[in-house]
Amino acid sequence: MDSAIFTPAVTQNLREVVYNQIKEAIVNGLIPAGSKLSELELSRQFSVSRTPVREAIRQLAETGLVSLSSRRGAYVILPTAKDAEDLYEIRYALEAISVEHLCASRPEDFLRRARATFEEVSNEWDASRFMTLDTEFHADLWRFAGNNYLGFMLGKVGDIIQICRHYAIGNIPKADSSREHIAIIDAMLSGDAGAARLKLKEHIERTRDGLIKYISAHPEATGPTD
Amino acid sequence: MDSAIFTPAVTQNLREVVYNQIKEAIVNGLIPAGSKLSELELSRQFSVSRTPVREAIRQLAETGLVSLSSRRGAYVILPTAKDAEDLYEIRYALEAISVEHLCASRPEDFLRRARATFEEVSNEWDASRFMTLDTEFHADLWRFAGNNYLGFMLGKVGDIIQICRHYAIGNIPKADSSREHIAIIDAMLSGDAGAARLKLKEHIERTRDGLIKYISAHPEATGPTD
DNA sequence: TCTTGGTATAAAGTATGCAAAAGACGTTTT
DNA sequence: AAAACGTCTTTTGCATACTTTATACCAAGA
Repeated sequence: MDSAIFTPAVTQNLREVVYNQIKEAIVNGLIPAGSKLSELELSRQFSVSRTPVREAIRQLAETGLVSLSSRRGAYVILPTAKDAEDLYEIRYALEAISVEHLCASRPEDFLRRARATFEEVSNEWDASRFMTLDTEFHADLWRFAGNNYLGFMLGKVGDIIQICRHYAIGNIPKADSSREHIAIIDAMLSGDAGAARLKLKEHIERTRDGLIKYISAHPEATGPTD
Repeated sequence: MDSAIFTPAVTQNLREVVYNQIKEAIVNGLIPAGSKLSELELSRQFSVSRTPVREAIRQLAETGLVSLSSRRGAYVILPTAKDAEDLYEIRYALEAISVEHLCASRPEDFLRRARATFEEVSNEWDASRFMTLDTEFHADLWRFAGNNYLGFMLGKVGDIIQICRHYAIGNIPKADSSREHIAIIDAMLSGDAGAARLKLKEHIERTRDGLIKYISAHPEATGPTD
């Protein structure tokens, strides 16, 4: 029998489905920061029992997206400006690892392709498309870096940042962002780790500052901290 | 009424108790890497129903300590040498953040106290006491650094590293470790961020190499990766 | 009017039952 | 004897019933 016809048959269980959907909803702002996640309400919406919903919520709590309050329920976190600052600091440290690896390995095909994409898109002003590309680029960075845990860690940081970030849609000057991405890519292409780190730092700090300015201008109270 | 007499009254639920106990058991090697976590077996041992056990296991999966295999159960991960390498790389990047903060803020009281402790303990050869001090020192680093998410992140990395690490008890030359800690502290006391980073890097790399050498010498198969 | 105590209600925490899937093992067939 | 098949057992996934707790509401007293 040919061994390459079929891929392994996998079936998602309800917990996974519920987890992914709730997470997407939180990260995309459909469920606003600070709001309560009611087990009963959610289980009704998903047409499942409370069990998979509970498990999904516990899982979300472990990622940091949700804070549990004993016997009172689960709430989507409401990050402060300080949180954003701390998260971006960590994100820079982690992405710097990727960048350094890529300066050493220099996967030309990927780098040139990414560069072309950002050249092309710098004229475009579709915010959501730009955000997708931006997210993909940063994800590709760790994929090519070869550290199996970078994605795991950056995912956790990124999810929380994303909660704030979608507020800031439209605040991000996309052309700048493209130029910054290209600068990072060029530094990696020339193998100059120092320059690449610096460009990355500038890029992340600018993104951070834009976001923090936005959060500070919208002073919503801190969420229930258990 | 004075507002500073009492701290908030908290009551642990079964899930938390079970989670903490299982996690301790895994991290300390009482439950060996690669072994299966049976819901029924554990719920009998804890004298609770399967529900809190299930939730605890899901939580452990999210930390990365346990890998879930649909309909087949949960297994303690079995980290490879590559995993350890990747984790230590991340750990260095994160601890470097702490060290840099401490070089700027220089909390003399804490630093001098820690220095004295390691001076004193460098003659001592109680492995478990030394490991406790080491863990505490690294935890204090992020506590004083002021980044609220550093602890969260380092905790996840540290737990997984710890699974391998307790193997290596006795392999760690404690006097060296003390000397390295003191070197890091001295660099922070003098506010020399560059030197502190370097000393930290040396320390983490040496710890890493010792561990990797150990793992490589004990080639156990990789755990079920789902 | 403010405080205190009691009660009701809604929601989370826990236990348990049932269905379905995976793996073990024995039987049959070639 | 080896392979394939069917059955049985074990364990997970999910649903649901039951228990406990938090809190909102209301009434009574100071």
